[in-house]
Amino acid sequence: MNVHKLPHRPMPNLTVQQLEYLVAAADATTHSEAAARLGVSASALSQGLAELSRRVGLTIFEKDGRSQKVRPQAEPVVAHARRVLASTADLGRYIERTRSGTAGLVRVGMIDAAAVDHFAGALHAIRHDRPDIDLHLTVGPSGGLFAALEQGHLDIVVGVKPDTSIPSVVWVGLMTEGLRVYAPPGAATVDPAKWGPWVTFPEGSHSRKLIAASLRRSGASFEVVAESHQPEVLREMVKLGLGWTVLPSVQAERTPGELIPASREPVAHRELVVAWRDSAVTPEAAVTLRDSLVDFRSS
Amino acid sequence: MNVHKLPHRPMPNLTVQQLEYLVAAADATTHSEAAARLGVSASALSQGLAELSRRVGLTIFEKDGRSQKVRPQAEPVVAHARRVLASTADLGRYIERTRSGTAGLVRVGMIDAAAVDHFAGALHAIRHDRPDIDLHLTVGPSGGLFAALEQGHLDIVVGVKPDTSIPSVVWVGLMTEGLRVYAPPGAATVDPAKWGPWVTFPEGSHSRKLIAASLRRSGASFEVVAESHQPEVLREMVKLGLGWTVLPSVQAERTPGELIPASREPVAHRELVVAWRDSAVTPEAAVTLRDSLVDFRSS
DNA sequence: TATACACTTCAGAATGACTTCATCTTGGGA
DNA sequence: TCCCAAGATGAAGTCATTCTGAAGTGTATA
Repeated sequence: MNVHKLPHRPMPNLTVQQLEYLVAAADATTHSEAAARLGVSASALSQGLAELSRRVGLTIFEKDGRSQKVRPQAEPVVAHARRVLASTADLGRYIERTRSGTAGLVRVGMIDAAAVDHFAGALHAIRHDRPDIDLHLTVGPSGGLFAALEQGHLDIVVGVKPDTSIPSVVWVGLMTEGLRVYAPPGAATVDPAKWGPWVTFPEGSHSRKLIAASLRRSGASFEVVAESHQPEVLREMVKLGLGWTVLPSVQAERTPGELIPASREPVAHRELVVAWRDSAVTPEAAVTLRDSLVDFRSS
Repeated sequence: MNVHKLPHRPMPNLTVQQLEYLVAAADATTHSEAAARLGVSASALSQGLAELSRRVGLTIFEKDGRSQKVRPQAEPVVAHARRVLASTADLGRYIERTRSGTAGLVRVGMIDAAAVDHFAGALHAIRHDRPDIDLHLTVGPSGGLFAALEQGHLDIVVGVKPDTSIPSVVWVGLMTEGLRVYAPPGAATVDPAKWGPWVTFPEGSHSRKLIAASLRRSGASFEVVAESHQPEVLREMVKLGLGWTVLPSVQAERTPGELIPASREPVAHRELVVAWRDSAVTPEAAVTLRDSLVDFRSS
C-alpha cells in the first residue's frame, strides 16, 4: 500500500513539469494561452496547476476578470520555479555536452563597448585558440543581458556592474571606464551649469542613471532631448548640434568621426564586470572564457 | 493518446522525490542503507534511480565492489539535486510560515566570539523587540556553520569569511577582528623566532589556517602540541604552561582569568561576515536579523 | 439576451511508482 | 574451492498520476 506521509511533509514533491506549467501560466495573460504555448490541452494545464496547488498547500492564482493572476503570497513559489527551471535547463545542457563529448555552446552577452572595443581581442583569441567552443554572442544593454542571464538564456555576461545583487548571479570586476562630456560643434565650455541639453541612453539604462547622477552632482542640468541605445547614433546627433552627450571615451573618440571631449577629466565612471549564473553546472567553456577575460583585463 | 516529446526535450522532467533518492543514495554507503533511511523498499529506490537515470540520459552510479559510487561525470547531477532540495525545503518553510501566519523559526549559526562577545547585544535586542521571531542559535566553528547553511540546515550564519565563494551562499562583511599572541607565564618575548610551541584550534579550522600563515610570515615556527575548538580551554592550557596561543583579544582578555598579550599589535586579523542562502524565499525574519547585525556593526 | 471565451470537471486510457517476492551478482569465509 | 550472506535488480500486482476529449459553469462583450 502507498502510505502517505500525512502530518508533516516539509518538502512538497513537485515535478519539473509542474514548475514549467506554473511559469508558463504566470507569464501568459490567460491559462489557455499558456497551454497552447506548452503544446498541451487547457484541461491538462488546469489539472496540473490544481495538483501543484494542492501539493504546496497554497492557492496560487486568483481571478482578475476573465484572466488569472498570481496571488502576491504565491509570488515566491513562482520565483522558486523560475530558478529551478533555469538550473534544470543548465543541467540539461551539461548532459548534452557530456553525451556529445563537445565543449558545446557558450552563450555570451556583452554591451557594445565590451564587444567592440575592450574585449574584441579576447573574443578573437578564444575563437582562434579554442575552435571547439561554439560562441554565440549577444550584444545589448546591460539590463537586458543580466535579465537573460538570470533566466538561463545566457551563460556569461559582460556589462555595467549592477547596483543591487541579482539572485543566483555572481560577478567579478573587469575594468573601470571613464565617461566624458562631449559638446556639439562650437558650444564647448568648461562651466557645467551651461552644459546641455542632452542626447543620451534611454530611460532605464544603467549608464544613463550613472550619467544623470554625476551631472547633477557637477551642477549641470539633465534635460534630455533625444535617446538611443547606440553610441554611434548619439555621436551623430551631437555632430548635428542636437545636444550634448556623455559617452565612454573609447566609443566617442574612435576614428573616424571622433568627438572632442569638453573636459579633460571623466565626469563619471562605470565599472564593467563579468557575470555568470552560480549554477551547479557552469560549462567548462564558459569558465575558460571568463578566466580569459579576467586575464585579458590584467594584461 | 499520450504523445511523448521524443526528439528533443532539453529539460528532464525530474521530481523532487527522485532528487531525494539521488542525494540519499549518494550520501549512504549502500543503496539499501539509503532506502532504509528514506523509509522505502530497496527495490523502490533502485527503480526510482533507474527512472532518474533514464530521464537524464546518464549512467549515474557505478559499482565499486559490493556498494555503488557516483560516477565523476554525474557529480554535477548530484550537486544540482542538493541545491534544488535545499531550495525546495526553503519553499516548504515559507509555505508553513505563510499558512500559520507566524514570523516563524530563524535558524542562526554563529561562531563563539560572535555569539558571546560581538553580537550578544544584537541577539538580545532582537529577542526583546521581536518576540514573534523564534530564534534557534547554533554555536560552532565556521566551517561547519557554512556547510550547514549551504545544505539548508541554517538560515543565517555569522562566521569567519570563507576564502572561496560558496555556491548559492552570499555574505557581507561585519567587522575585522585582531588576533594576538599570548605567552605562557614567564615566557614572554618579542622575538617571533622564540615563540611556540602552540596550543590552537584543530586542523581544518579556518582561523587556524589564518594563524599558521601569519605566524610563518612573522618568522615563528608552528609546532602544535594541543588542540581545542574552545578558546577557554586554550586559555587554560596557556596558563598551565603547555604552550603559546593566538586568540581574538576579546576572548583571551575577557575577565576573569584574562591573558596578557605578548605583543601590542595583532599578529593576524580575521574578517567576520554574515552569510545567508540566496534563495527565492529568504525568511523576512532572517532579513530582519541580518539587517540588525549590519546596523549593530556600524553603531 | 445571445455568444464567444476562459476555465473546470468528468470519464477513460496510458504511464509511473510502490510493495512483495524472486533472481542475479559479488565478496568473504569454511 | 565451494558456499552463503548482502546488495542490487527484475516481475507481477495495485494504486496514483496525468493526459485527451467532451461536457459543464461562469464572465465579459456584442
